[in-house]
Amino acid sequence: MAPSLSDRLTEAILGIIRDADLGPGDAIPSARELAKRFEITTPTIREALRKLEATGAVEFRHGSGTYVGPTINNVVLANPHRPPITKESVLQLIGARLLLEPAVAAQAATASQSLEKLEAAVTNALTPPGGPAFALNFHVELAAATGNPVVEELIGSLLKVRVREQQQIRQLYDNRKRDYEEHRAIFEAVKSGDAVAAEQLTREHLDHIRTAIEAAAFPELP
Amino acid sequence: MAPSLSDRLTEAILGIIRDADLGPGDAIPSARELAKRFEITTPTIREALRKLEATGAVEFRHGSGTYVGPTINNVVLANPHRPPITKESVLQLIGARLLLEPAVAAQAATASQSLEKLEAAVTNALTPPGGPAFALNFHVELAAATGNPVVEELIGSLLKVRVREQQQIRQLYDNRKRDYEEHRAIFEAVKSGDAVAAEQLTREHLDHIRTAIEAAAFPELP
DNA sequence: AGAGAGCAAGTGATTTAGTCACTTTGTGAC
DNA sequence: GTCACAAAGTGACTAAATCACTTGCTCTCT
Repeated sequence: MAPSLSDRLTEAILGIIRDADLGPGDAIPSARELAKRFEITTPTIREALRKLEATGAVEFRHGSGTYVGPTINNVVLANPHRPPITKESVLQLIGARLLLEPAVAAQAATASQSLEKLEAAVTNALTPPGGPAFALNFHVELAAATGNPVVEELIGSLLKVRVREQQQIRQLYDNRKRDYEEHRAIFEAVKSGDAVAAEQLTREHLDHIRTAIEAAAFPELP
Repeated sequence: MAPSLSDRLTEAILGIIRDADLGPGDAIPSARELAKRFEITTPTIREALRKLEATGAVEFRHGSGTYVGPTINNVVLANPHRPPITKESVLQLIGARLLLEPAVAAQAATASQSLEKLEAAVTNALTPPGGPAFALNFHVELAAATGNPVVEELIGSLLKVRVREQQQIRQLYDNRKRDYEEHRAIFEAVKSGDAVAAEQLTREHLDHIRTAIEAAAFPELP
């Protein structure tokens, strides 16, 4: 009912970012500077900045400054304060993907998007360069191949949710070779523009993963 | 690289909420109380609470207290700090829905979920009770009928993004009668378990909306 | 000239102490 | 019984500091 409190500040800061046409990685004015500009004190401006930080709109770097975050242009995001994972929630997640991704694959097959990154993601998965979070995820790149950034965000958010327990799932379902082969098959179908095959292969692929998760016992449950 | 800063506080607060098994609407300890408990000062605890507020995990009510928010159990959410809407972004949004919702409708047709709310949403749309945000949205209820809460969240987030410009779109595409008829047709298909028809009808319905938006001139563009 | 150590300025992180504004609740007068 | 009002509890915000970290510069030594 109230107009707002320090929400106006977050809007104002976003306004500054957009007026200056700043993108992810660019620096924004310091907290002291902003406090002076809006004629408020630093704890107040920090509250507004924290709100923006929570959604990835800005990033703090201690001693250096505050910067525009990576997800400032997102329309949808993974809840950073999500509840702890359970077997049920993982199955719900894979269920959602099973509903969504076959259509994504079909769309990708008919879109005339560049497939370079997608192919890189296929081969990348076999030889993970030690990094825990591989920069190129096959399923995200598949979504990107639809040419619709919102779809890419959607899949990315869905995967980000379980980033913490990814290694756990990896242990349960470490059939990396089969993963690779299925990814490659999907890629080939997309490349040749065979939407029906891409859809079907994706459905089977996710179904395999779901079956593996269903069969596995979960380490920690309340 | 750093372990974290006041992120530990947000986690600790979430821990308190979960340990006490609090749900949306329940009150959490006051800022002063929390500050005392963690042996820190109130501005610091407020920063942590603001982060939680940004994602809807908690809610402030001036003079009353702090309460658990509605989206605390979400895995994905609409970006509250999203960029201003453009015609292109609306089309991307409808494109994502066009990819996703036909599969949702098909799934809903085969699921053995209660359809009461869905039917209510159909009839509700014809007679909006003056409220700008109708509690029962047909597309969200359709997603709910799949029985997968993550799918419901996904569609809900996608729709929430343009809540601000909903009335604008309404003006452009105010074919409420056709909307109602198409919704009812989808509902009937779902009810009779005809997945193929439900899928096709949903695709056509969204395609109509997209066509209408494409044809419309957008009021404000940079 | 180049490489390294060390200083200084700028910035985020947090404290301390207090004031103001709002909501709720209970009490007492009517 | 009902209404007005005071009190307690709470969020909202201020003010002025201090500590911790990063960065860039300069100065020195090689």
